[in-house]
Amino acid sequence: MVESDSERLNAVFHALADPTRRAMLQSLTTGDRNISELAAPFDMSLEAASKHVKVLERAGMIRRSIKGRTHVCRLDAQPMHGGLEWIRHYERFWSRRLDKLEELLETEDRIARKSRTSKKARRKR
Amino acid sequence: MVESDSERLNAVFHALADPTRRAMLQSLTTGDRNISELAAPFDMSLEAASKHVKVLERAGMIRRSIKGRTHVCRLDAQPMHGGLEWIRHYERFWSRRLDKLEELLETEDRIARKSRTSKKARRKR
DNA sequence: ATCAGATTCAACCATGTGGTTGACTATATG
DNA sequence: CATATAGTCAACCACATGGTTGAATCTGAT
Repeated sequence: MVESDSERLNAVFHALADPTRRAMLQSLTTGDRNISELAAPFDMSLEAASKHVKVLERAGMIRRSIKGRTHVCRLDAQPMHGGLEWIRHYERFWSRRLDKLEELLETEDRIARKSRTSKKARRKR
Repeated sequence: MVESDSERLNAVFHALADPTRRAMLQSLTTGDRNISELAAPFDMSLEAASKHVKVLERAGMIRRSIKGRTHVCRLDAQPMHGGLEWIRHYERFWSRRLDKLEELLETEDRIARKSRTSKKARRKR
C-alpha cells in the first residue's frame, strides 16, 4: 500500500463531507449507476457531477468499469471501514455517561482557583 | 436545532478529514488541553493550530471554556455519533462477502457484450 | 459516413482552506 | 507599574474545491 492509512482517512472523510457525494453513495447502494444516472438528481452540470465521482473514486469508494461509451460505477464500501473504526475509538466518549466526569472537572476547577477571589467569566461563545 | 443533520455531517466529516485535527482529538481523549498544549506537537504557528481548533469547535467536537487567559478545550464526541451511524449504514456492503455479486456482474458484462468481437480496453487510469 | 450519446479535458472563476505574520486584547506575575 | 503569557484578529498568500462552459474523444446506431 503506497497510500498511508492517514491519507486514506483524509480522502475518505473528505469525500464524505459533501452531501452530493453522500447522496451518490446512497444511490449506489441499490445498484450500479453510470455517470449520467449519478448526476441526474442534482442541479449541476454533468462535468461537476463527474468531478464528485472522481473524488469518491480517489477515496476508493467507487470503482469504475468502462462499458462501451458509458462508465459504470460500483460502490466499494471497504474504505469506509477504516473511517468507522477510527470514529469507533471515540464511542466511549459519548456512550458512557459523562456527568461524573463533568462534575469531577468542575471540582478540579474550583481547586485550581482555590485561593483566588472572583467567580469571573467562565463561559463564552 | 438550526443546523440540519446534513450540515452537521458536513462539518464533522470535514473536521475529521485533516490529520492535525484528528491528532488533536486524540490528544483530548486523555484530558483537557488549552490551545498552546494542543498546538505544541505540530510544526505550525499557534494561530494555525487555533484555526484547527475552531474547525473542530464548529463541528461541535470541542467545547471551550475560558479560564483567565487560557482557553480550556474539552472533547465532545457526541457529534461523531452521527458520522458513525451514517457510515454504519454501509457496513453490510463490506462485511458481507461480495464475491458472488462480483461474479454475477461479470456475467452480466459478458451477456451485454455477447455478439461483439473484441476484448478491448476495459480498464483505465 | 453521419449523427447522437456519454464522458472527459482544459480553461476559467469564485470561494474555501491551511498556512504565515504583525498588531491587538486580556490576564498573570514580579 | 511593567512585562511576559495566552489567544485572537486581520490581512495576506498559495493552493484546493466546486462550479461553469466549450471543445474533444470515443462509441453506438442509422
